[in-house]
Parts: sequence; C-alpha cells; structure tokens
Amino acid sequence: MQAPSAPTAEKIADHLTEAVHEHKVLPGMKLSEDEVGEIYNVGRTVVRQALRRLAHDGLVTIERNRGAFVAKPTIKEAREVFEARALLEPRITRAAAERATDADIALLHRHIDDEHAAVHAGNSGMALKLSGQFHIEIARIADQKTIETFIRQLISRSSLVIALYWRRRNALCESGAHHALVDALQAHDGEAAAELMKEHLSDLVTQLDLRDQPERFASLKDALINP
Amino acid sequence: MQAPSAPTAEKIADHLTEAVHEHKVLPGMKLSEDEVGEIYNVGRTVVRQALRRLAHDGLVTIERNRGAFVAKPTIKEAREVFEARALLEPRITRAAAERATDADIALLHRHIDDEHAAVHAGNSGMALKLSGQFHIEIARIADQKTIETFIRQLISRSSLVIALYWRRRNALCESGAHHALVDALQAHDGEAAAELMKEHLSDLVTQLDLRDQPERFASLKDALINP
DNA sequence: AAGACTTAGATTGTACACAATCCTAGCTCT
DNA sequence: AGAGCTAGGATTGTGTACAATCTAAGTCTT
Repeated sequence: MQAPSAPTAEKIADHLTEAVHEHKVLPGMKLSEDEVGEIYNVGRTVVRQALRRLAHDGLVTIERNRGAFVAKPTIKEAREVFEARALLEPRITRAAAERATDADIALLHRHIDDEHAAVHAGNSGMALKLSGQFHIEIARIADQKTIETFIRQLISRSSLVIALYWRRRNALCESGAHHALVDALQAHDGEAAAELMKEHLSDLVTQLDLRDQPERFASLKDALINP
Repeated sequence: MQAPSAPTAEKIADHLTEAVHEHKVLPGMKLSEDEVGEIYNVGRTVVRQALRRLAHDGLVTIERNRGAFVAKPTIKEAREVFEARALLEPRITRAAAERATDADIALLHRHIDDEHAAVHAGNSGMALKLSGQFHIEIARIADQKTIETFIRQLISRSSLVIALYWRRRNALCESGAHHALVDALQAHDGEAAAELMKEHLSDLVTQLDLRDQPERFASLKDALINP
C-alpha cells in the first residue's frame, strides 16, 4: 500500500486528507516531517509543502519549532463550520438538482451502496469518508468549482469536528437522508432537494455535543492554554 | 519601503495580496522567485512558501518548471466568484447588522472617508483596495472566521476579475452603496442591510463585461491555448 | 525528596547546491 | 530566406547541511 516512487506534494496532502476523512488520523496527532517523509519515500521539502497546504485548509496547525499537528477545532469553530455548510450546501444542492444527469444519479446511488456496504462490514471510517464524498459529489454536479472548493474544506473540517464532538461513537448518520436527496435530484426538484439538505445538516448538528464547557481536552496544558 | 530584515512567508503573501488588491500587480504578470526574494531580502525557500499559498488562494497559477504567474480568471471563474459572493455576503451582512458596535460603525465610516479621499487624489488603486477591505470588514464584524476566510479569497479574486473585465477603467464603483449599507448596519436592520448588499453585488456584476468571446487576451498564444 | 537549573538530543527553519526542465538564440540545411 | 535542429543560458524542483529552538532527562542544591 506504500508508494514506491515519489508522489507529489499535492498527492500527499490529498492522501492525508482522505486519512482524516476516514478517522485514521485523529485531532491532536503529531505529523512529524521525517516520519511522513519516510512513509511516502520523499524528502522533507515536499512533506513541508503538503503540511503547509493542509494548514491552510484548516486541517493542521503548525506551531513554530514544534511541528505540525492535526487540528482540534474549538466548539466555536465547529459551530462556524456547520453554519457555513448550512449556508452553502442547500443552495448548491438546488443548482445540482437542475443539472444532474443520469450518470450523476447512478454515481450517487453507487456511493450510497458503498456506504451501506461499509457500514455492514463494520468499517465505520470508510463509511464516514464516503458520506463526506457524497456531499462533495453534489457540489461537483452543480459545476461551481469555487464553491466546491469551499465545501471540500468544510467537509474535511467536519470530519475533525465529528471526531471530537460526536455523541454516540457507534451510531453513524443514517443514509436515509442521502437516499431521499438523490430521489429529489433525480426528479430535478431543486426546492425539495435544498430543503432536504438543510434538514440533513440540521440533523447532523443535533448529533454533536457542542455545549460550552469542554471537558474532553487531552491534557491540562491544552485546557489552560488553548481556550 | 523595503523590508530591511527578513519577513515571514505569510507576511510576503499578505503583501503581495495587497498589491493585487491595489492593481499594482496585474493578471499574467510573472513572479520570479529570485526577483521576489531579492525584493524582500529573503531566500527562495520562503518565497516558494508564499507563492504556493497564493496559488492555493487562486491568486497565482504555478506552472511546473515555468514559474508563478498572477492568475487570469476565465469568464466562467469570474461568474462563479460573484455567484459565491452573492451567496455569502448578504447573509454575513445580516449577521453583521445584529452585532455591529459603535466602534465598528466608526471604523466603516473612516473606511468610506479614506476611499473618497483616494478617489479624489486620483489614486484608483488605493480606492479599489479600500473598497475590498470594506467588504472584509463587514465579514469580520459578523464574527464568523470561517466564512470571513472564504470572503477574503473571493475579494482577492474579484480584484483580478475587475482588472480583466471591468468596462470603464476610469469610473470606480460609487461608494454611495457603501454609505447606505453602513446606515442599515448602524440601525441594526439586518434585512435591509442584506438586501442592500445583494443589490450592490448585482450592480458590480453589471459593470463587468463577461460576454463569451474574450478578445482582450494579452497575446495570440494565450488566446489559442487558454480557452 | 522536591524543585530549579543545565545539558544533551531531537525536531524544525532556512539557505544553498545540484539536477531537471524549459526557453531562446544561433546554426545548418534545403 | 525560411524551417528545423542543436546548444547555451536561465529558471524551477528537490535533497541536504547547518543553525535555531524546543523537549526532556539528569544533576545539583536546599
């Protein structure tokens, strides 16, 4: 599963992003430059580029002379991420409903099937990743690259938020909502699709524990310095 | 005006972004690593970090083994930028209206005054930069860092779009719209502020020439390769 | 024995050197 | 003379070495 030859910085960043989506790497985890470089058979120069890109996406925080760590969004940031999603995704879903082709619908159905299969196989990380990619796919269908880029960032950060603040670790988001969404897209009913997406995101937020007093910090130091 | 000591990569990127906002650097201009490094008294390593960050913001395009150039958004990208702004800014303006303090209002008034002064002094670049910062300031007031970051990117890219597709180079956007906006913010009338912002952005788009056949390319080569 | 200080190790920040690639100019050939 | 080709120069891509900084273990003092 390793890369024998040297992948580019962009590839490494994308691969690490996927790992975040799958909850293979978790908030707070250290990303040593040497270590990452050894994994991908590449020098520190390239790793550095990848880490800086991830930092710019908000997935990683770089502390001077300390290194790169997977970001730990605060509760305020978590709320902002889902507010931004609530603002962007319903509108982009409406646009997607107008443009969705049969091929797009088929792809989304495959996505849902894969997600079900992953849940059935107990691979919750893969299920989570596919669930996120479903949202990205809708943005792609809408053919709005600029907003798609924003949504990609938001979904990546949502994975971190879920890792930190999800109530019941086992229970995954039921993909019934996704199924209903695809039906609305297939019917080219933009209004209904937008409404479904809005409710879906609303449901997601209620599954999070975003109360103000965070007692889930890893260490006392973080508790006293970060907030 | 030069930096005697070595500024950080982030500082350089911010400074170059400002230069884009002021139309001091224009789309298509080459950003040589050695040249930029010499300007800021810094090695190529740091310049490289800054340029990659700008590339990620969509302000610069990096072509492998060719170098970094100020981006030249296509007409499709230009439309997308303003569609995204039309989606984000009215909503963020509504939020800003609810939160704006007296100090915020005073700052916005100063911004408008500075903008008027710049127009009066014939410094259209400065006026354009201030006009963009006005929008960023509203996002800051709304206290939504995530969306503020998106709006920053969009306004930077808007500067490129304006450089490429503005109809009348001399006529600047009348800041009467900005003045009315501040009044609505001061009255904490979110609905009115959102509507004003929506109309303001709509007006901006009508000032652009986004017809499909672009005959304003710098060279024949670009005309045949890019589209 | 607990706390503060010192020193050694490890990790990141930056510059530099070399390799790879591209652009340009000059040359040759038809 | 014009088109194609080749060699030189210049610019970017990447690894590596050295400096700066942080972390942690070990020692000394009270």
